[in-house]
Amino acid sequence: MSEGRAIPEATVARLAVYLRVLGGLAGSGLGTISSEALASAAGVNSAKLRKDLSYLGSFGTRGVGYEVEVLQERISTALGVSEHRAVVLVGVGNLGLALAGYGGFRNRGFDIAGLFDSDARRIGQRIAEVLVRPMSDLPAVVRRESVSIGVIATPAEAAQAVCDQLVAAGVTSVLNFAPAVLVVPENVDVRKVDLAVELQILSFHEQRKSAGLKVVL
Amino acid sequence: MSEGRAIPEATVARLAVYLRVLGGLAGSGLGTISSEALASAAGVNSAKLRKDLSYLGSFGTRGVGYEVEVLQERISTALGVSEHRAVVLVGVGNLGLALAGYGGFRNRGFDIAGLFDSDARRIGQRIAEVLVRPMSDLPAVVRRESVSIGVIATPAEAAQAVCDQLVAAGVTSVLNFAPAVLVVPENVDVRKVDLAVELQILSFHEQRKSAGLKVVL
DNA sequence: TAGATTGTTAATCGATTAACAATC
DNA sequence: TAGATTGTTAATCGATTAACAATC
Repeated sequence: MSEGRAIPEATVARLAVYLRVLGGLAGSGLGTISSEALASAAGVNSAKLRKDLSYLGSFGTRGVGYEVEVLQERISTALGVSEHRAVVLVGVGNLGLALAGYGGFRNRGFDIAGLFDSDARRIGQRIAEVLVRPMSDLPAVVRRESVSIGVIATPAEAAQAVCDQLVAAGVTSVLNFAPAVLVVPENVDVRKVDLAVELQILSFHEQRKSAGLKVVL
Repeated sequence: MSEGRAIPEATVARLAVYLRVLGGLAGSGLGTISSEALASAAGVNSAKLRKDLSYLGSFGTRGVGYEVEVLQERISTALGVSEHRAVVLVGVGNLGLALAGYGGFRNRGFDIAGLFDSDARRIGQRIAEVLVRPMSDLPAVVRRESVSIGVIATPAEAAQAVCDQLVAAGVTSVLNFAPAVLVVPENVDVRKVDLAVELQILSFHEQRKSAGLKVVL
């Protein structure tokens, strides 16, 4: 392969957003869209959008814009949405249910190959047509479905043990929603999403904003 | 006030993590901790940790480390965890339930002043002792409890309308978990967390990793 | 040709990191 | 004094933005 130089992570995140916005436009019969229009729909400025797209090559038409279909195709390919990617999800509490039910996952090339929980009452249930299995089934499912991504949606206490089992089973990327810092071998990627931390960041800005207002008054 | 210069957003996010790690250490009877030890527990390098803490002043002891209690105090104050901050949460589906039940929220200075949903069957229920109310109660609750932060955990279709109602009620910061780009007045802050995008970013790295391996083999 | 919009360059900004003097 | 560790500097890296030449 001759292309595919490093795409910045911030760009990858935005590409996913552009793709969704384009999806929303799908029914509109719009054949072409300018960087200005797409950027404002995605909530970024047009320079950033063009810079982001430039990592995928140059396939717009000056004076006109981008063909919506070509744009979708390019972004999908770059993100690997076209390739069917199997994930396992461990922890079928409220958050796990929210994730499993999240329609978006399937549309984006993710396939939930298995749901796992340690609670015997959950095991055997079907959620969005996927069976909830005991953790003992994990290695077999990971092997059979060539799963490389695991999602952890357990309580904090269980997270490290679950992570160890995922890694032992052969998973090489972990998305961690539990409020715990995970230790993994260096060939394994962990991405952490902490709902409380997100709220804290927002709150911090809010605090500065109201402090700022006080000064102005 | 004489201090409080700009703390980078990336630093704010990490400070929240340090605070949690310190909380986990609480029972251990450890009086003091070095930047090296805390950094490795938090999964960052020690230079970054010290740089982060330096925004809060200099209160460590060279050759020794930081007093755990002082450290907690400083970080809490900087993040505003000490001040009691009221939030409203709209959308009591699986994700909303997960957020409402998330013990972490209360511990970090957030108080759920109200849960809101449009589904009549949900209204009147209590979740973690908080009553689920109809959207028509929103303005009164926001006013009465001086709420400045709203959390949206509705389906994408409802998100913009809910956001408009939050803003109209007086909310000035919005944490958006719905997979939709929200339009707000410029005095309002929006922070977006997209669970599918997080997975996509991870998947992208995974893709490069396996591509890289192929090249090596 | 005139108008519009891309693709890219260069300037700027912010965040990370290594290194080390200060100091307990 | 010797050893350890902080706090800060300066170098580096990466991401954002404005501006504009290229070109439809």
